[in-house]
Amino acid sequence: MTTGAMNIGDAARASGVSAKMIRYYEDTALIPPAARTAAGYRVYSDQDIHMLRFIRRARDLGFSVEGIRELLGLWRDRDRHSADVKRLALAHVAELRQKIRELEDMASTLETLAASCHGNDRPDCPILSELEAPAAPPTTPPHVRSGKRPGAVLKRKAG
Amino acid sequence: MTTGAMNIGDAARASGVSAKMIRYYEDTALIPPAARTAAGYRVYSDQDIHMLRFIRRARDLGFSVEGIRELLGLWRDRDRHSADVKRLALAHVAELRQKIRELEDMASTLETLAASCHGNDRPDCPILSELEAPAAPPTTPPHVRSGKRPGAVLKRKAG
DNA sequence: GCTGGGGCTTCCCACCATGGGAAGGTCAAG
DNA sequence: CTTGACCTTCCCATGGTGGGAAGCCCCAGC
Repeated sequence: MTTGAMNIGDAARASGVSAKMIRYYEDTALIPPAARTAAGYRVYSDQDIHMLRFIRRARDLGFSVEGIRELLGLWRDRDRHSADVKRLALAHVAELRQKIRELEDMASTLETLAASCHGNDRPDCPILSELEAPAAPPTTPPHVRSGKRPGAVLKRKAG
Repeated sequence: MTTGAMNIGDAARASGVSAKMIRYYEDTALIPPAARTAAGYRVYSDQDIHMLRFIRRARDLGFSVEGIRELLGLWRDRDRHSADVKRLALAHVAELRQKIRELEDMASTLETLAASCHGNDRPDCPILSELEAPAAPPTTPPHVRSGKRPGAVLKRKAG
């Protein structure tokens, strides 16, 4: 069996979290310092792998490292209230939905513009025209135009 | 009129791009070096503001700086083919839709889990259980589980 | 025993787009 | 001339992640 003490490389393979990131999580105290061999090698138990997998899953669900810090706190707390977990999860869902709305707005705007672009070898293109000077949306005469920017949430790398 | 030569602060206000970012765009050659006064102050013309606004809108549509570099190239090219602009735009739409799909998957998974969490003062919580040991989706017995990570696109800050 | 290759350690660098802030020069109004 | 708002450059931080160098460790094969 692949059971018991492993080096960081094995832990990475077993958990789906890269060795680099495991060290980073340790540095930033997301996870406790790993045990070490006499030579200084990090050693991971099955329990540790369990925790790393937890982290990996939470990342896959788009939680930030700070979010995971809170999740881990609740995970470890046997006296937690599931209400707290639920609140955390739903707050994250709200963030995700917000971001989705923003991206959807961008995509549909751009799609509309692209649909009206001939896409031939002539230079005239409503996409560029719109970027140059946005058409006032028909329902919203240029009145008290809000100057807001999208608002950050999330970017994830492939692994 | 607010027409003619402006300092970087005015240009920032007029374009919606912060002074910091204008300098950054210049450093990275996204825009040509601004003219300077004898004292070294950057000076911006209405043309420059026009370009900065173009950049700002492209950012608002989620284009990366590299994407904008391409857009600007086409914008300046009087012999461009609108097909190239359209291709760029649709490629970006595809990226956006891809990201939306990923976020939507996360959100709906999390929402489902949250719905089955009592959200009371007891500790048991299916959200944590799922993070601990993901339930095999009923339609997909644990066979050749793909080990993919989300895949990066986009993060935007509020301004 | 010695050697080679793969693994581990730490440390620094890069990405992307953005903001913060320090140290110092400039300009216009009072 | 002073004051305060503005400008300049330069460095640092963010969040996660990867790349890579320099140096140590461990095991298998000879």
